[in-house]
Amino acid sequence: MPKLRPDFYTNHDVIAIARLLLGKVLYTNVNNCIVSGIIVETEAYHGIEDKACHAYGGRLTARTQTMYSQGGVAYVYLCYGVHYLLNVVTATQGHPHAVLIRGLQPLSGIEAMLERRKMDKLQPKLTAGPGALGKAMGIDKQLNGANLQGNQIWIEDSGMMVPSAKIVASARIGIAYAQEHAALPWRFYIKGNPYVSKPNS
DNA sequence: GTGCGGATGAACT
DNA sequence: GTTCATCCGCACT
Repeated sequence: MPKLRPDFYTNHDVIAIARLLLGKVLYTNVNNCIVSGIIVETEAYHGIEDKACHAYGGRLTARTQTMYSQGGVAYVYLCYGVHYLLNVVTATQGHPHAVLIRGLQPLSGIEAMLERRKMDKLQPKLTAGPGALGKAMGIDKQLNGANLQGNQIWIEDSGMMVPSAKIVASARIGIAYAQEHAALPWRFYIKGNPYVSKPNS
């Protein structure tokens, strides 16, 4: 299967990219161990004008600078001091848009994922939720800024077309502090898929 | 320098 | 439903 090409990521419509990433296949190669899964849930973060975005108002810090990169790299950050969350940086350099990957349906390397999560059998909670899938995929700070054309982390087009009737748009999770931006329907998921994070409704 | 809260998940009552 | 793990950026002293 072909990797998504650089121009997929440099599009300025981060909302459209968040939708298009559903059904694509995310790979990581960490410690010589390749694992993969189908992306089933995403959220769009819309740059400096989005109060929920880390780069809101043009904030530029050691943490957020990755988001200002040219689209097509990974933005990984530590949440609550405990979980590494994976984002895909989009748009062109200087435009800090990103898509958070929130849910993944495991495809290959399931044994390795189970080991990382210290689980003994496949259950949805293995990779449902951004912190859970980050851990299962072996994602940590090392992958922050990694190019998605490289051999550590990348996304392929499976050719699988998700019918729009199966795509649900809803409010993003865990961003109540973003006030009027909290209700924007910028979370997308595949209807009925068990690897969508919790409420799954 | 200090204090606080966050794009969460697991283990409790 | 509640608590806690435990790091980093940021608004204050």
